[in-house]
Amino acid sequence: MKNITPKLIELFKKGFCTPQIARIAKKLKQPSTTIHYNIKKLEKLGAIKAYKAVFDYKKIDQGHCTYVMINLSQETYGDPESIAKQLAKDPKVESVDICTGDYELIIKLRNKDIDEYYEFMKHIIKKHKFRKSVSMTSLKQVKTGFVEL
Amino acid sequence: MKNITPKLIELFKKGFCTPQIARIAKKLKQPSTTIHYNIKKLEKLGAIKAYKAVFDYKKIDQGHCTYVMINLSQETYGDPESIAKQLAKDPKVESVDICTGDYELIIKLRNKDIDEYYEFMKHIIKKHKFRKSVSMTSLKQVKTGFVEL
DNA sequence: ATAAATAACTGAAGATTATTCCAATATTAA
DNA sequence: TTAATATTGGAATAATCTTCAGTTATTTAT
Repeated sequence: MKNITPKLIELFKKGFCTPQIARIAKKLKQPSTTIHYNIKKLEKLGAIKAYKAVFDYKKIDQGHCTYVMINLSQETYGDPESIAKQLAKDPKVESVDICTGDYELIIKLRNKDIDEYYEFMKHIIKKHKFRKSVSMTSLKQVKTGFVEL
Repeated sequence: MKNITPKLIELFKKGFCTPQIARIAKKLKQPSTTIHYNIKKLEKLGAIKAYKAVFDYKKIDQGHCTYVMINLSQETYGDPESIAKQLAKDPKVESVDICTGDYELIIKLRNKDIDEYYEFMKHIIKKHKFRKSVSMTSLKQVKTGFVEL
């Protein structure tokens, strides 16, 4: 057994998919070459960043989902982008936003379970010296990435 | 001019994409039939919900992104799922989670601008009689849906 | 208003890719 | 150990994407 599944999941999280031109053409009742032309235009514009899969994360051992709101330390407060970009590199991090309100950053995490989440939080708090962080753990994911679950 | 772009964006938000089996096969150095078999297995399991596009939302007129934390009204507090599912139906809503902490719901919104956001908030607050809502507007989206921007 | 330039559309053909089928191998259960 | 089930992968077919080139539409310049 080659155990390809985890590799597929890793690839599909970020990309390795492509539009279904023929299906779209049928749906919109337009020639497939016209659909093709318009898609390429969007891609060249940079409007489309990737084609990827959306998972039922419980079924791929990433059922523990948390939103974490973060106050940066005094030293890093002036450059939230640097911290944000470092956090973005981690595969457990689904999204990173620099935002208004009481917190400088809001990130969305996907972990296997509460233990993995705890270890991850310990790690980033220590690494980036957050002043404070508030977590909201998802009890039920009703919709994610525009896809209803 | 047929103005197909908005229709494409609508379709790509939810699906109408498919895996690139040949490309994955090359990347993982495996026969494409083996890749095909393993993908179908994931799909049958229900682990993959959809294949879709990730956008640079600024470039498709949806650059205003907000996380909204919600306290439900007394009447609806006991059944957050019903409200969550109704919110999930709206195309402006990227995600809906029922969660722990000071708020019952956290939703992620994508709007054209602050005016559209304001109208939408007015609408859902009135419709669902929220007790309170706190918004965190994204100043910079660093990563979204596992894709770095 | 007209002409020129650019952008958008689309059928036909070829290139690439996905899918089915079937046999072989490996894994799991009895 | 045997039987049942799951996984792998080659060969052939079916379906799809992509390129090309001609047409039409839109925009820009005169």
